[in-house]
Amino acid sequence: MSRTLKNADIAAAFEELATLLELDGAVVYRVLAYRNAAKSIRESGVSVAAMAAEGRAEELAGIGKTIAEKIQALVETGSIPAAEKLKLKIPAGLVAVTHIPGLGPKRTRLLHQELGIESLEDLRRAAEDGRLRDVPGFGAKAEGNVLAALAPGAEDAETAGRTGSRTLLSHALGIGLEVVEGLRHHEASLRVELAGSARRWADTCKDLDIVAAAGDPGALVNAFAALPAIDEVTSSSDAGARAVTHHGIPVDLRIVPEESFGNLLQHFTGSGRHNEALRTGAVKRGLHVSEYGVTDNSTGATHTCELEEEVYELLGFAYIPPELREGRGELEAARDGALPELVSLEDVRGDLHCHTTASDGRQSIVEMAEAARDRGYEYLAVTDHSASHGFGNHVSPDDLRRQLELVTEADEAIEGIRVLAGSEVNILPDGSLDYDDELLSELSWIVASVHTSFGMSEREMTDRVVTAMTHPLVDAIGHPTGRLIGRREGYDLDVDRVIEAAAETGTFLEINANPNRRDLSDVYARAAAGAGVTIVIDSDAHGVETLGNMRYGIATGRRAWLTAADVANTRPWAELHRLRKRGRL
DNA sequence: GCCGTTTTCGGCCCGACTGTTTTCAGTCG
Repeated sequence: MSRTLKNADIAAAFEELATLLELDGAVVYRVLAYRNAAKSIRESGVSVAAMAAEGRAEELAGIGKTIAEKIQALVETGSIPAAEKLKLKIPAGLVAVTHIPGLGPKRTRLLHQELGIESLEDLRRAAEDGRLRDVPGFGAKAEGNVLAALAPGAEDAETAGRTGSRTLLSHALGIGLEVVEGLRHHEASLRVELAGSARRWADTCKDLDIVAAAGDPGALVNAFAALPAIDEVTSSSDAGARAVTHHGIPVDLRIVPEESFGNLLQHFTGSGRHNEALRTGAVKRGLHVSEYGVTDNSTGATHTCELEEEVYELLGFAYIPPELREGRGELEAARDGALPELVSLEDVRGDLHCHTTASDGRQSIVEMAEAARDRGYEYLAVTDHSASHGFGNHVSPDDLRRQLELVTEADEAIEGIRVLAGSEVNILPDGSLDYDDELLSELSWIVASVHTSFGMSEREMTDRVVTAMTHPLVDAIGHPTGRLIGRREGYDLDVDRVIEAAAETGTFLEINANPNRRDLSDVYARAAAGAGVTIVIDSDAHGVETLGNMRYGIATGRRAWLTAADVANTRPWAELHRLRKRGRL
């Protein structure tokens, strides 16, 4: 194949195979095994195609001999024979039917058998004709639901539940915390916390999970329904409520007695994979874990936990920070006392990527430097775009020389922070930079990034980035994959090779903290740090307020299991300098 | 189909909710 299959491509193929098997009536645990494998593949920080080529795919959790062979077939031939065979048997349109709310694989299969339904169109006609209610287990309500889901204007069932329905964390977090604050102010509330993927600082959230303990649950549910952010409550009881915000984000509120609040918080922080693994381990030891407590099967006694920490302690684990709870080996590490001391916002001593009015930023050097100092930073690198930025506001070589003087003036004028003259230099298609070396050598910090010619082949793009890394003055690669979360995949890049080259050349790789980017991602950053690459976490701020985006970068670093030692800008500038390639010369 | 602080065979997380049911399977998170 001309193009190496990405982990996402391989994962999608196994997701599809799982659904086909499901519709074929396969044993649920087989289906589950394929779904599990798909998740493992998607979350791998190294190329699974490359692992398969080396016969090492079975090293991934949830991948055994059979699935490893299927990966190999997929990589070599472009398809999985078992999936091709099933596609001849299962109508292609049936997969879309399983996306209708309330219609899972079992019920879809039944409709196929009883009414010969093969597509959404068949389903709509059957519902309109009143034939659906003839099928055992289906009634008037089911017919109504189908028609509502397929009505013009309703969300396309084909796309429902996919990436489009996820909300960027920075957006979700604001709304979630507003709801939490609203509930905390209510007299009935004893404890209220934001849980779910937002608490784990995931890139995006499908919904918001809010957990509470309350003296009068009914009163708190009423208060929840009356919050300004809440548009419509779809169901409610004393155990909680489900609603949708005006932004269209689903919100789940769950309420338990205060003595079980720790169990509830643990349960709804998830992730699903983390909880499954936690409970599977507990079952083997005769314990039963739920959001209400931990029950000892031999005595029937249930231990409730007011604090989340107690849940982990009770099960024999060190406390696991929410960012790590993704089922990526954190339970084993917590059991063995091998959890990393995660990097935190307080560890950050400086920001090495920001923009000013010299390019496309909104504030001056002085304003940015003062704001950085007020955040407690020891240094700030001013890294405006370079000569060929192409979106206007580029900085010509002469402009950069003037900028150098302005930075020096600012550095002298402002007490309490070191201002560094830098640049975010474009990596041209051939891997060269768009300032000459003489001018570059006058800069204190250089981050090199790709901003143009995204359509290059994987080979060309990887060569381009690797070439830039061999430049002795390039300190870091900015937003290395070029992804925009939910909007744009990164360009075709062999990240394994980039990581290898970064380790070899001593080039840092950036976690760009812009919440739309978070690039490197958590899985790639973990792989990079594991390969000995030094990570730099930068805000890429275009104004004083976005300096605060650093927290999203730190969150990505934490999700990547990074310690302060893995991150360059947790060090004083002099120490950081000795770590980079030009400091090693 | 995967996996092993009990296992190489026989298990595989948990509870709420829904709609359809006279006791529960399927779906969902």
